[in-house]
Amino acid sequence: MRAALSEPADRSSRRRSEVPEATVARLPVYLRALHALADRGLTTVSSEALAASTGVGSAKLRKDLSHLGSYGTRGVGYDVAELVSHISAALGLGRRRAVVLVGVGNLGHALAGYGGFDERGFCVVGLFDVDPARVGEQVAGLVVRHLDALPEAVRSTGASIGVIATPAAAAQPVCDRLVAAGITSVLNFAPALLQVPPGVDVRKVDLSNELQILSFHEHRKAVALVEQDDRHTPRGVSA
Amino acid sequence: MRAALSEPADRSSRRRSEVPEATVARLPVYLRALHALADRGLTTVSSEALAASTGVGSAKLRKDLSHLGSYGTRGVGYDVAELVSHISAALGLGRRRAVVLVGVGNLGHALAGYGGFDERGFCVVGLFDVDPARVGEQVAGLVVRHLDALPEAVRSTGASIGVIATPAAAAQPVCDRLVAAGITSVLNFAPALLQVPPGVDVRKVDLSNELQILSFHEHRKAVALVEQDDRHTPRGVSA
DNA sequence: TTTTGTGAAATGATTCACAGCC
DNA sequence: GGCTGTGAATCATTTCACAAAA
Repeated sequence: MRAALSEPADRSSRRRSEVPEATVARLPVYLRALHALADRGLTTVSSEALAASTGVGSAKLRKDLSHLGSYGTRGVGYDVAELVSHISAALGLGRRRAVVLVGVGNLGHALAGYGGFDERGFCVVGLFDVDPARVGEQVAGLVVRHLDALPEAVRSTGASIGVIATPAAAAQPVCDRLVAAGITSVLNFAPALLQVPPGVDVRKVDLSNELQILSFHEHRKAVALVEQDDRHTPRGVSA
Repeated sequence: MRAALSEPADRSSRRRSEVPEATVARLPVYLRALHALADRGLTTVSSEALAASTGVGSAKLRKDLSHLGSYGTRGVGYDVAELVSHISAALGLGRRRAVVLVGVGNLGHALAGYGGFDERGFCVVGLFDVDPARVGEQVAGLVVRHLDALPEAVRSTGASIGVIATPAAAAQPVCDRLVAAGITSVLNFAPALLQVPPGVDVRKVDLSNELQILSFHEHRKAVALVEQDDRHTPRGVSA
């Protein structure tokens, strides 16, 4: 047998108070629902009610929140404002985060102009492209700069998040330049696999993948219909 | 104790040859990589190589493919063209699927003009909005119509997929009208939970959620740095 | 009584590791 | 010899169900 693990029985001690990734992905959903409740003037909410307005089960919601701490009151529920602040803290939303965006094509334009970002504490502070035809153009109140200006911009704005909205072929080189400039989180809209060094996080949004997944389910539903039909008119019967 | 389940021991017999949802979500990724390999002239590929170009492990890839059937050759690998056609078949990509898009704002514009859709077998056949200022406008070769024209358009084009790119408040009513018109799959870009009848599938893409998830990881990295620092200058030492 | 917080059970996904086939 | 296909083991997530708190 091969050599045992280098750290023998020390398995659980390394664990930090980690929040499971599946939970992290739902926190923004809870946060949004809580903001909506606050806007409607509610000050407390039960796990049942909050779950209903976010489409998850109440047990799952409670377990998710339990990873952040014990902020509910038994018999009562959660204080909306308090929960908002705890979730915001967990998500690191205490500070406004600067975002740079590379690739000001069709999609880049839309993302630059998307109001939802600023509203949630993200501020697009730089737009970049390599196409000379687009450099200099004014989009959403910013002037598109050449990608060469990226390092200086990241340094002066303290941006830590980069959005890639380039064609697939440009995504990896652009990503490399983002990372070299000091970006440590990347949101990638290009249909390409990005290679990044450890310590850099990448999330990918692929629009045609989403449609293909829906297509799978459409197909499955269609097949199910045919099979159900076959049960009525079993074999060799055609219209 | 309460009454037992109505169907006593008949638990596993109901299972169809289902493909796990996690696998379905990766099939489009494999498909894209296979197309890239085919373009480079390769005719066969091993699970190891295909896995490398998609960022998943080779064992996972093989298990994923095994849910579709046994299409590889031991000692050799997979035939690229054959695998493309099997995955395409599983995803129901044999036919071109018509897509209608509601909400021709910032994001809707970009989605309408996004080339990646047509390229992957999806065809945007109708753009709709309720804003009179936008109705009549020409976008990506289509004239924006009023939402009232939706049912007729869905009927005449056979569209089964609807994309919602409206503000959050409009999403549910728009979704209801899509479903009423015969749409059975919805891709929702609005930050709202959609309620749909059984048989209708929804997928949600939420851009600010993605940024918030990245923010969580940024925050975590920042905290980790501080803690590491604390280990060097333990207590009560400040600059 | 209501509702949280959480062990324990169940389910689902990933990884391991190797028998079987080319 | 190389590589697939797959049981078995591991790990992650969800669900259950209830004791404890307000």
